[in-house]
Amino acid sequence: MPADRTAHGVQAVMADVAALAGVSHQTVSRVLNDRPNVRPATRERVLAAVRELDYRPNAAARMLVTRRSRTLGVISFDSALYGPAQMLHGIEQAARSAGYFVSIASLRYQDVRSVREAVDRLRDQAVEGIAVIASQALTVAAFAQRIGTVPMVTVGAIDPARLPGAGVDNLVGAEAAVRYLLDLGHETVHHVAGPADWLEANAREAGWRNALGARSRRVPDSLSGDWSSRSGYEAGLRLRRDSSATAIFCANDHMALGVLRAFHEIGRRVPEDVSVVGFDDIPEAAFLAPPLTTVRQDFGELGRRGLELLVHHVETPDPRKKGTTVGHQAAIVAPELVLRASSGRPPGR
Amino acid sequence: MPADRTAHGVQAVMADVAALAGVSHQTVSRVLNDRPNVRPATRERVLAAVRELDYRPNAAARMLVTRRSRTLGVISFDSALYGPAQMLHGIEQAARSAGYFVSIASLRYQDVRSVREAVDRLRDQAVEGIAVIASQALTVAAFAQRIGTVPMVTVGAIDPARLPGAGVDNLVGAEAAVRYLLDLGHETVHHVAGPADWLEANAREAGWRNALGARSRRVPDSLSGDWSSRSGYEAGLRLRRDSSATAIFCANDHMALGVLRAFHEIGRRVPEDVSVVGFDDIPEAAFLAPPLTTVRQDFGELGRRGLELLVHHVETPDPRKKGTTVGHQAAIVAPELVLRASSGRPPGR
DNA sequence: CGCCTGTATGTGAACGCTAACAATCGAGTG
DNA sequence: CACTCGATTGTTAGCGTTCACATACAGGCG
Repeated sequence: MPADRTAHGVQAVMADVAALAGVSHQTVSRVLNDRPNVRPATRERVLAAVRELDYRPNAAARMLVTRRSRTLGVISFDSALYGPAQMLHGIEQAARSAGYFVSIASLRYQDVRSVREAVDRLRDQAVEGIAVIASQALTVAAFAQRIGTVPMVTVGAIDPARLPGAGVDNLVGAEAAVRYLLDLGHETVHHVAGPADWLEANAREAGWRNALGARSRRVPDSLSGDWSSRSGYEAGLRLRRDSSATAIFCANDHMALGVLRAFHEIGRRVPEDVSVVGFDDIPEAAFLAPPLTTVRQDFGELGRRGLELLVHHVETPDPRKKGTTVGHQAAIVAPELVLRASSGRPPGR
Repeated sequence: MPADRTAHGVQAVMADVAALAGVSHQTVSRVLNDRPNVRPATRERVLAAVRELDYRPNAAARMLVTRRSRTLGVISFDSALYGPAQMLHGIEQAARSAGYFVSIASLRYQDVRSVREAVDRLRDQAVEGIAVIASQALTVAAFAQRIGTVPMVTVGAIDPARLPGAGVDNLVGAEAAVRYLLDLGHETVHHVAGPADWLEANAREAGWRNALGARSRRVPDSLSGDWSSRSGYEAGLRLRRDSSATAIFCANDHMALGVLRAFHEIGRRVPEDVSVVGFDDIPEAAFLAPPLTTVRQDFGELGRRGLELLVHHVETPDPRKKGTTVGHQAAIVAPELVLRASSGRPPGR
């Protein structure tokens, strides 16, 4: 007994629609794909049949013959952090409006093996491109080696020599923050850096160094954390013993929050005794005690821009000349310094 | 000129593997699907050919014939918040170990239309089940109406009457927090609730009411926010004018953070003058000024549990008897009260 | 030695769609 | 009025798997 296509609960196929509309399945296909040369009356009849049967095209069949999955993959290392989560959101939005589905894969560890697993996983799903939210230098390098199999972009940080991507100008943002602190009268600025192997962390540290160097200021040893409040707190415990530290630039807001905590514990006031500046502008930044001066980056925008880049690469016919397509290798978004109450003149000035 | 299958860059198909191994395509299929009745030597030859050609099965073709996509969908409303992001992560992990891919769709607005769009989008992708991270009552209701088309679960909050799901026991968690504050000697406890149409918000508010009622305490008007620090701050502005408010239970940590800010601004000390308790235990909670007493929920675990539930529903053969399968309708995880420095005895005791 | 059984392998036909080509129809043209 | 042309529709052949069935091959038995 053959299944009754039109019965409730059983998915109708194109032939059913064709039969109901009194046309061939090919005409149905034409209507569904907006092909020309279909008489309006016919089109209308087909569409009516589609509605009547609640017909939905079979994705697998279409994919098999067109060889396109209309799916993009996203690989992220720690998608629970604020930045990555926000970027993922931006990516999903942009993918939807570009007509793509989004499939995710997370990186278990930040090693080459995990990278390979994640990429293979997405390839098994026939994704047409991959966006990477994980900018450890190592990871990016690993991804770069898998290139050629499928287009890739990085989101959140860029390493244009290896992969195209979208990111804020971390160097410029860090420089602006440090310059601002120096302008307030601080002798120098201390730095709590991110993990040494992250591109963002490196760029922000470089910006900090640059800004100090440009004014021939002493460059204190930089401490480094893992982006977490805890690591910021631990850095703060050391910084609060150093009386020369009157201004601290942290590589992200969460660490800045930990630093604030460390100073608060022993009654050192911010900004009267010490100034603290963060990076990211998380939504909480304005409501900390005190509200945090920070460098804002628009994560959602980064996600969207990165995805646009990816779509461009996916849809551009000739992938041979990788590296030569200037103008589509990087989207750099400008960061913005947001002044709040955690920064001020150094004590005694 | 036919494409050279074995050339680099062109995907080999099963027939190529078969030819190279000197067997039929069917034998290759058997090896790849771990079917019995293949001689070890043959199997070995096939696997060697697979490696040699870097063969990967065509997902579309397999999907077409097996009618299984091995893909699950996740719909979330605001995946940039800490909780949802974390749950998504847990879901992805669990899906991977259960052998499923994960495809995401975000809800543009929290209305029925958006819900329908998101569900249709995932259905077009032929997902076998959907996990929903968005527990506005309205949304859940909308989802429930689409049931029957594809199995669904909610993650983060549960409304077992409508859909199966995994969540913490918000009621119990809230009760514990309030009881703890009363035990410290506070006359009553004020509440900053979440948005009125969220299941979590309702449950936590109910728990707060219960705990006060059980000891016959006055139930102050509750304020409500939108989960954000800003809304917590605004609630704090009002609460700080009310001298009877010596203890405040907030429906999440972000709002608690805003409340702390509001009191801090006018020099009201926490916990000496007022106690504040949150919900969630975000990673920053321990590093606020003061460290926040809160109710911890393990979001990652919720994601995993929710996904297990979904997989069960997907793989259980008979979906007819919905509602009758007791024991697989809800996974309730116990929350944990975490004591930190933001709570203490009321002033004068 | 013929027959039966089980293991190992091959063959053909779906799955539901799109691409390429064929067929049909009406109107305009010399 | 036969002839061409473009618009419209239909027919056929895959896409790369898995499923159902057919076949071949060995060993055990009477």
